Amino acid sequence: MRKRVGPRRPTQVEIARRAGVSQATVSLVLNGTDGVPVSEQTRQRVHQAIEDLGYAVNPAARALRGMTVKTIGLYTFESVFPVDQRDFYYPFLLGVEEEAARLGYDLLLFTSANTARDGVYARGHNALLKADGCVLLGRHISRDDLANLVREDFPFVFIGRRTVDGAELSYVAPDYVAPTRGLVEELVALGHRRLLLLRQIDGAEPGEDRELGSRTGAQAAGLPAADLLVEFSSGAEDVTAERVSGWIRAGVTAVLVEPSEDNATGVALAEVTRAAGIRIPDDISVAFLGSAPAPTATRIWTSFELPRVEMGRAAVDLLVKLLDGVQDRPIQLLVPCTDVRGNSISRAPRAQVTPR
Amino acid sequence: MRKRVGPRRPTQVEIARRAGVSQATVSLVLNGTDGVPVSEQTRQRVHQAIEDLGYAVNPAARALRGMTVKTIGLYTFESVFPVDQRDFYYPFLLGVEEEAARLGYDLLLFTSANTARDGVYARGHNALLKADGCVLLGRHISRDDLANLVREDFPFVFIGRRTVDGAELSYVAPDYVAPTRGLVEELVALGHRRLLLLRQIDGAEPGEDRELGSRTGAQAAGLPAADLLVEFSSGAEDVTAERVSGWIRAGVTAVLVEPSEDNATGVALAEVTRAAGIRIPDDISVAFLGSAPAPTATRIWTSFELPRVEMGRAAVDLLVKLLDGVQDRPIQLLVPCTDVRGNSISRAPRAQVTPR
DNA sequence: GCGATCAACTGATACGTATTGAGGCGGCAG
DNA sequence: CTGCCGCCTCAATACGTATCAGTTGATCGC
Repeated sequence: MRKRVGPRRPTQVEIARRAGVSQATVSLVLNGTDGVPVSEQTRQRVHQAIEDLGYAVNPAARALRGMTVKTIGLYTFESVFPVDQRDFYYPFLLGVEEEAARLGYDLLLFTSANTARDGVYARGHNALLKADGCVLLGRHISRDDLANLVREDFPFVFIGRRTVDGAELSYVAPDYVAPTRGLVEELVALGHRRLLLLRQIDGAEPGEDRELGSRTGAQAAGLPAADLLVEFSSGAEDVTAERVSGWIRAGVTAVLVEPSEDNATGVALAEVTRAAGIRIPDDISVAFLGSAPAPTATRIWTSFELPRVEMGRAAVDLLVKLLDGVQDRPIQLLVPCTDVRGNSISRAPRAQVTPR
Repeated sequence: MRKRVGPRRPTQVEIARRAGVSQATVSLVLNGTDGVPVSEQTRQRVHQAIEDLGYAVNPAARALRGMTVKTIGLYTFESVFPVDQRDFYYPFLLGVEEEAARLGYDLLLFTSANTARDGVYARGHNALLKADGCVLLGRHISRDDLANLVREDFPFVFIGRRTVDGAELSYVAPDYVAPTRGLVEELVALGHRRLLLLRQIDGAEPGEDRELGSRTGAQAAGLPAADLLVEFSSGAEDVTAERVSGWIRAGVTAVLVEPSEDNATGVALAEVTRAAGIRIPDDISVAFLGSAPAPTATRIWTSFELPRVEMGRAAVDLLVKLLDGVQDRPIQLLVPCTDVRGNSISRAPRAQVTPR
């Protein structure tokens, strides 16, 4: 927070002096005059003075007057750059960046506060205020932070679905419910009679959506609610061969996995089954309710992809609409996912005794 | 540039009112008091009021007072995100981002103006002013823009080497001279007697450095200046089979290629020689004076890599030193490259008639 | 000929903060 | 009682801009 030194930059006052007009007139020439007329001659003189002195508008002063500064903040609740998550987040960034550029906005990355320990309100102040509005991204967002932002009436758009009690917020989220439902119906049609949904432990809305989709699908397909098991995973370490074997012994023939950013659960599952000689999909079908681990020569995971670049673009579009007042209330956008037809699910193995 | 609406955020004045003190005291409590004493009790009350009202400092007002806002700008003269250049620029970004985060700075990407048509001074104002200082990146930078920035005394660090007449600027650049020189000496030692340097057409400093290194190396190795040919390439389209054959007929046995960001020249060269049945390195040795195209199963290009992540970090470090006044004059940093020992150069083919 | 309209401009003000010289107050030496 | 000092707090000001309510002349209608 040191003070800048060095030769000061010319201000509108100096332009005015040189052009023989008032500072107000300079401002009028620079911005739309909004009805106030300025003669062509004056306009010329002002522009000449600007040229001569190399004037550049001071964004801080502008912002202080309450104007927007054409800057969109991008706040990621997890670090964007670690390599393991790079491929997950990069497409979002790409979309955000492209659309921001297209609309003439600069992009402010909040890198100084994006660790878990700090929040939006780190250091006692809302770092986001440096931008006109903000795109928020990340699974481990603090619900308190979101609520505060809503309360402060700070314009933002969340990428992903998130709800906060008593507050309406804008988001762009993938529709997980519909494709999950479809997948469950398909599995039941393939003869599966006992399914397992493996959720992430964080209890966030995307997980709820998957569960909702699963239940709806089960109901539509006539599968008893008791035959849709739900378990939780906190990452790679608690997916063990014993656990998977337990599922199979319990009559589970298909597993629906909710992916995490690094897809540790999915990778672990693939590893564990391979090591234990459990064949996919012969012994057990596996599908990812979202992004799957990278395909290999022999394995394409059945899953669905979210249109991440487009989501980034849509988030920026929405945010700019909020900033411009074109959209005056929070709004939620659901975008469809695309199915990935893989080879990790198949007809259920020969009928087994389903323990009651 | 619309005006923000909605409920206003609390200001220091309101904090002061609630705490029963003056606005000045609030400011003193928030920032270092610089010798001015504030009683512990007052401090408590102010903090309580801040807590109660959810106060957040207004960055614009701060900036207007001439304070820094802990924001580093990143201006790329080419678009960063096209996939073909992604791998080239990404490591720089990585380094810049990491170091900025470490030092508590946010990162402002100037996406709105980074097309060739606009410059730093697009729209009549210096967009960079939104940040405390700036890291500049890209080959096709406008020298005028740089000169203007120096004249304005705007703090910036260029990644890459760039000189401007009569102005000293800070940069972090790879040392191309030394490894180029080494490579030329090595080639001569391998029996090559006529070398070709294929420069990018832009005539930028990195190209000059490569030529300087080549000439120095040739001289040191005792190669006549006339046997170091220099040609220019503007990209992929002017690297043709005829041209390469011409080189060989002219007695050239080794080509030193100055890479571009997308390495179009290099890719074209590989393609053209393959199609024409010209073997590398048997018929002609090829080395890249910088980053080479991606290695394949059979081909590792002899080249040298610049430590791009570290350069990004170093640029931010340097910039912050300039901002903090630790470093008060422009300074230039040269960083060493690392050799990549590939299989694209070898002993010169059997002696040929070298036409005079 | 006189109020009314209009074009062209300006003075004044507010935005929210950091800084500084000055002021209030209690105590203490002379 | 006077003068002084140390401790704490405050009023005032500047930063550069956008905006709005005037203030000029000049033109116009009747």
